[in-house]
Order: sequence, then structure tokens, then C-alpha cells
Amino acid sequence: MPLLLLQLRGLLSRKPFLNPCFLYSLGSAFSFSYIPDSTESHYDLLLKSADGLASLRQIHSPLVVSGVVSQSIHLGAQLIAGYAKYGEPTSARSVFDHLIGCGNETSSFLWNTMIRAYANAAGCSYEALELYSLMRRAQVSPNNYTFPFVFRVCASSEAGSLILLGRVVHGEAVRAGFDSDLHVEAALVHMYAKWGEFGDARKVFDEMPVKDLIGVANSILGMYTRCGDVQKARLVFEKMVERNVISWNSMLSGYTQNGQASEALVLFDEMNDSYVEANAVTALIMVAACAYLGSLRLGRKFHNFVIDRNFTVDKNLHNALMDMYAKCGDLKTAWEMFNSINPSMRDASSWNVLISGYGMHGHGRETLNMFSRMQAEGVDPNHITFTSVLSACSHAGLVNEGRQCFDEMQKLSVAPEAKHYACVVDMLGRAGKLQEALDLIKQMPFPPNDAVWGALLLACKIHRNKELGQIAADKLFELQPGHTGYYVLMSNIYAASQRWGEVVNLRQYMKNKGMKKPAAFSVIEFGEEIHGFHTADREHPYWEEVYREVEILAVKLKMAGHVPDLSCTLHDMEEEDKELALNLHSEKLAVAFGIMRTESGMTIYLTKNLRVCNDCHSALKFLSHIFDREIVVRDGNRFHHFKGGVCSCNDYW
DNA sequence: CTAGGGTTAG
Repeated sequence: MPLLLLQLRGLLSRKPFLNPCFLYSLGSAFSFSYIPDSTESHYDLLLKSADGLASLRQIHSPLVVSGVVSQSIHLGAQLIAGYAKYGEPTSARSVFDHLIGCGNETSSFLWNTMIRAYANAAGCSYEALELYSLMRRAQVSPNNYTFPFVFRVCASSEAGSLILLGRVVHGEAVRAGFDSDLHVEAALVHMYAKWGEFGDARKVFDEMPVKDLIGVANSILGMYTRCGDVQKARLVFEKMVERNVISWNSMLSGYTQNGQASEALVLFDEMNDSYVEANAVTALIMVAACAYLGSLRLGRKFHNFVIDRNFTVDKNLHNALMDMYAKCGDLKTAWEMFNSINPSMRDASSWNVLISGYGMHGHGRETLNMFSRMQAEGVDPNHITFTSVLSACSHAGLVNEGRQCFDEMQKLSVAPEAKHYACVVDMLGRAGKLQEALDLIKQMPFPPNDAVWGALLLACKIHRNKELGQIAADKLFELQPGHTGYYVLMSNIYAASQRWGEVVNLRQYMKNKGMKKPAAFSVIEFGEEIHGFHTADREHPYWEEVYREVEILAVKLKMAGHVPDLSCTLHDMEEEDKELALNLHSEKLAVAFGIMRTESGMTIYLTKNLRVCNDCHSALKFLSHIFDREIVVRDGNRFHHFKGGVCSCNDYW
């Protein structure tokens, strides 16, 4: 055996790229204990090449046996960091306790390492802060490394509102004289920015001696996008002296998260023209933007981008790509990507991406099949799975299946939340079972929220039920007094039952309160072009031509039998004006532009921020027949595939 | 031994 041992050591020293842990395992396989030289450098080499929890543990025991670990805080620190990295903070802590017990209790480095380990491990914020307080009680001085870790914990979202504690520690950093350290300041700005404490973030920022630090600005940029102020974020971005890939990614994701994915696309082109290289995170953000826009062509482009650049496709990116294909209607590719995942690695999130994708496109039966397969393969459905399946049943009008699913959910002890009730109310309501929907609401074990009453109100609008609609609306006006959509829905119900007085009252009320319907907006893309239209848009460069085309379409529609649905206009105007207003709906302008500018037979892809209205829905059905074109519309709620005069939603949306 | 972007799915 000594010979083999010697050979192993030889290999180890000559070929450092050979994983010593592998050799170590080899030693174990030949049933002898492979203990390298009891020197720090040997263990250091072993630790550096550890590539998993198992190998870490293998090195740990001889370290303890040989007693080396007790003398080397550097080896100990590596073990601590390693265990934290592989999600074993308890093991990390036992190493730390051992080292502290061996007379290293005054080493700031060791305390810092353990605090950092907790800060990096999930769900250990409390432990990190407790350790900081123990450190202080042990009279060990925190330093410029300690404070950033602590501030990061105070900033982490899992830790709840730790801003007060953060302020206390800030004071301690000032007293310890570390408040003018670059990293301490950056961490402070980040912490305050994360909690929306703009005044304090700004104060620290202003007092910083080195102002052009990229990190500081990135935090503020992120704060603005999280607060929904994407314009201010852009202002910070524009003012930045130096932008790195994180600045670009922050701005790109800021746009997507604030519903301006098309802006992200524009900015991405600018990024390409700059000297900053996109990375895998950039790709993930852009794929998510394409999913949001429902743009398969661009989504594919970014998928190719990932392949060309040889980016590592981790679980997040893989799921994001799958989600993009599912949302953009390429369910075949989404399905292929799903199948490429090792079955043992498929968890609820992978299944949910697929299930929600099939559901969004109105494939109710397939959704239910997936749902059964998921359970057959031993993956537990969670609250999101049930939301997706229930909403799929609703979209496809599969009422009995939906009821069954709702029962099953309770058997599987997934507690139904308000959103699940909202899906079931939506499903029953659309199917015309308004009374059953109301009965369900009354049976709820907790107070129904706006989503639940909103689903009932929508159903009342579809089925023109003023009485139940009034009940739902009264609740909604109480729960969400500022939400314009509910007032609009109720006024549609009044209009449908010719209650013009009530319509006027409601509109006057909205006017007095300064409430405005969010502006409708449609986007069309073809080739390399993307065009956006507002309702009655006169800013688009070709608006005059588009208006002429819309008029032509209106005539063709009438000839084909389309009857304008005047209830889709809120305004008490002349009938003729109402028709005109309908023609200028953003999706009609966009589709007219698409018909003008694309070759016949080409599929038209539209995205709209709000739900498509009745009149446009009917018009799009007729247009798909008249021009023999497929029209794919992603509205605020789901996808519609118009083909040959019918829509994939079966007029159920 | 230090930060900063993405954490999915409805």
C-alpha cells in the first residue's frame, strides 16, 4: 500500500489538474486510508479542489484526526465557506466552534468568515446577526470586512424589515471608524436603497469620497426600477460615468419588470454597440422580455445568442427559455426542452412552466394530461400548479374537471388561497353558473378579496347580470376604490341593460376622482420591425395610411357580416362616432398596419396590454377569415389564435 | 474573506 500511496502523491504533485478528491476516493476504494502529508499546503490543495459536499466531508475527517485544522484558521475558513456553499451552515458552524475552542477566538477573520457563511446561506439571516452580536460580546473588533456582510444581511429580503438594526450597526461602524471605507459605504447605499430609504441612501452616497464607483449607482438604479420609476432609473443610467454589464442588466430587467419589454429590446441593441459584453444573465433577462412580448422570433434569436456565446444554460435559463417558448405558443419546442431535462431533475417549477403554457393557449385537455403525468411521476403539485390548472379549465370551459381539481387540491392538503377561489369563480361565472359562483364565495373560509369579486363581476358582464354585478361591484369599490377597471366593467353592465343614467353617474364619479382608464396599447412585429399603437394614435409615422386602411377594413368587415359591438365604447356619443371610435382601437390599428405591410398569408403577431374587447375579438375573427391569415394576439390575460374565422379561446376569455 | 444584475411558474 505505501507504494500506491506514493504513486498517488506523485500524481497529485505532478498533475495538479487531477482532482485530489478523486484520488482520495480511489484510496478509499482500495480500502486504505489516504492521508496526505499533515501539512497545511496539502490540505489546502485538497480543499481547493473539493467539488461537492461529499468530497468536502472526506477531507474534513482527516483534517480533524491530524489536528491540522485546529492550528490553521485558513483551512478552517475554507471548510466553513465550503459547507456554506453546499448548503450546510450547521456543519460550517461546528468547524467554527471547534476553531474558537482551540484558542482562535480573537481572530476577526474567523468571525467574518462565519458571518459571511451565514449571509450566503439561505435562511440564515438571524444566525448571521446573532453571530455579529456574539463577536461584539467576545470583544472582537468588527472591521471593514465585517460591516458589508452585516449590511448585506440587513438588506436581504428574507430577513424582513431589518432596517432599524441596520441603522444601529451603521452607528457602530461610524464609531469604529470604518464608515469611510469604500465597501462599507457601498453596502450601506445598497442596504438603504433596497429598503427604499432614498434619503439615507443619498446621504451616504453624497458623503462618499469616491463618487464614480459603479456599485453605488447600480444600487440606486435598482432601487428606482423596483419602485416602478423606470424613467428615473434611466436618468441614473444615463448619468453613469462608467457602465458595466450589471448596470446594463439592471436597466434591461428594470424595463421588463415595469412592463416595457420593448424598451429593453431597444436598449439591448445599444448595449451591443457599446464595449460591454452581454453575459448569461443578460440573455436570461432578454428571453424573459421576449416571453413577456410573446415574440417567438426574437425569443429564438436570443436562444441562438445563448448557443453562439456558449453560455452555460443553468436551470434558471433553461426554464426561462422553456417559459418563453410556451408563452410564445411554440409548445412543441417547450415540450422538447422539457423532455431534455433529466426526469429525476424535473421539479414542480419545470412542470408548472409547461402546464401554465398549455393552459394559457387554451389547451385545456393537454393541461390536464400534463397535470396527471406530473403526479404519476411523483412530483407534488403546488399552489401555482393548481392556479394554472384551474385557470386552464376556466379558459377551456372544462367546468366539471375544474371542480374535481379544486376538490383534489384540498385532498392533497394544498390549502386553497384567494387566487384559487378566483379561478373557480371565474370558471363557473364564464360558464354562466353565476349563482353557484356566488354560493362558493359565501362558503369561503376567509374574506374574499378583489380577485374573487373581480372574477364574478367579469362573469356578470359577460352574462349581463346587473343584480349580481352590483353586489360584486359594491364590494370592489370598497376594496379597491382606485381601480379603474372595475368601474369600467360595471359601467359596461349598466350600458348593456340600457341604464344610461347609471352609466353617466359612474363616469362622472370617475371624472371627479380623477380616475383614468389605463391607456390601451398594442404592439405588432414583423421582420425586424416593431410598431406600437395607442388608441386613436396620431403619433405613429404612418398613422394617416393606417386610418385609411382601417376604414377599408371596416367596410370589408361589415360586408362579411361583422356587426360592430357599440357597447364596447363607453362614451355617450352619436352612433356613427361610436363606430369610428371602435375602428381606432389600438389592436385594430396594429392589425391594419400588419395587413398593409406584410405579405399575404403571413401570420400576424400582436401584443396588447389590456384585454381585447368584444368588438375587436369579433373583428379579428372575421379578418382571419377574410384575409385567410392566422392572427396571434397576446392580450393582458391570455393568447388568442385567430384562424379561419374562429378563435382558439372559443370566445371564452 | 468584500457589492452590484436574474431567483423562474399564475
